[in-house]
Amino acid sequence: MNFITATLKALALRGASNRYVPVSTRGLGRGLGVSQQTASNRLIAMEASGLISRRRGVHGQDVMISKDGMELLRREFADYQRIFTEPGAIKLSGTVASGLGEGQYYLNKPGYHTQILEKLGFTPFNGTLNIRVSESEMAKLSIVPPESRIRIDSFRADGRTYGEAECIPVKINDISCAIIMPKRSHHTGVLEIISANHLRQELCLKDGDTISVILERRF
Amino acid sequence: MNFITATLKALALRGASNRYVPVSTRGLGRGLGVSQQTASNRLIAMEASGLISRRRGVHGQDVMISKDGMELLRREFADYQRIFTEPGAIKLSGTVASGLGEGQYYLNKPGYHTQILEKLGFTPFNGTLNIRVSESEMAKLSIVPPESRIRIDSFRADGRTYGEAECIPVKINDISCAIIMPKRSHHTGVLEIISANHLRQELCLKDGDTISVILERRF
DNA sequence: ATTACTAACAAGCGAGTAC
DNA sequence: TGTACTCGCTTGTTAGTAA
Repeated sequence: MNFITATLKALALRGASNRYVPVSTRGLGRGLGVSQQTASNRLIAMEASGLISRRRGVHGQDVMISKDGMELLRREFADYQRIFTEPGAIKLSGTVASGLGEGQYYLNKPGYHTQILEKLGFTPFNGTLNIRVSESEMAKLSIVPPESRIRIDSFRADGRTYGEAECIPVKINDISCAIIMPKRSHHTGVLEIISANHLRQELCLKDGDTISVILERRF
Repeated sequence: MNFITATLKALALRGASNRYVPVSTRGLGRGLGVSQQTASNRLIAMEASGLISRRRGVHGQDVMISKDGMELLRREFADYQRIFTEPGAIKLSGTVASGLGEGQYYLNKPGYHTQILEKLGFTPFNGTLNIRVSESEMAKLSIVPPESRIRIDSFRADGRTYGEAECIPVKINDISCAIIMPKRSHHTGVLEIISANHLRQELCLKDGDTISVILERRF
């Protein structure tokens, strides 16, 4: 019965969590990497255990996950939430990169400076530590929901508008700092870190050194 | 290879996501509902696939999930987030109950009244619909993170303090309304619903009718 | 107390096929 | 197009046991 959660999950992703959706055993099998026959078997077994209910027609069937089935998925989800909400559970690795990022520029503007002190609780060192990370490492940040990100508002000064940015609190070698990302900019494969300290000096870092950034909190 | 995610998840829940943790094959097997031998086999197979790394001692072993292993879990988690973030994915069922809840009392106070209009976007009907739900249905609300709940602040009036409350936007038969819960109160097994409409009349409800509440948004 | 081997067994899979 | 049988075979599990 080890296949049950995987199959339920596939059905839920097809929308079967709250309504009947048309499901073909061939298509379901393809999605799960198993044969049409296996998909059929699984649906039969899961219907027998009361995890799904089915409506059979001549040209196919509709499937909906039952209350019990959803309860099972809900418990799975709760487990994953525990795993990824645990502090330090998510780590991004990359290499120290040189060059000034956009973030550096921001730190000189009082409008950002004071917001960082207010919202992150530290006066930022005047410079960012840049970390080159792969696409897959960067993708880990998508786990952090918008509500858990700290928003640095836009403001006007010197006759122009400075755009908003987003911060995510992290730790590097147990030093509290934060990722800062301009809201309207493409991902360049470089993370910019702000901190009260001169991280490069404090941690004796040089370009190319491998380094890990640990997310502090989520949800 | 269907056992892999379940086993990785069990290891992650034991803290193996970011450090080596002592794991006994007997204990792991018990947690997974399999034999000691099976747990041993799984660890061997997962080490061979590079999903975990192990340090063997004489009296046991330490296990840590690898980068690849965590990536696999992260993708699982992303799937579950999609499932449970989909509007309408979570449904609480219960029966209509009579009697005045605490919520009713609040609605008469202008302090709450205006906050509800401001934060939920409707002027509440002067009364709550009470729905008796089981413990397990109530537990579903724990999926809604604090940031997604709408906070009704406490305020002072008539020489006393009115405590804060929390709202969760929901739909009942496609009518937008909200669960309201006093912050400092025990769960009584009754959900209180506020709405712009007189729900009981609008939906022709009487005590004991079965009814479903659908969560509108999360995260 | 551990882990992990071997060997017998069971569960799950899928090709072929019927409907 | 569909679903779901049978049945041979593979994969995963476990008891017994060694280290």
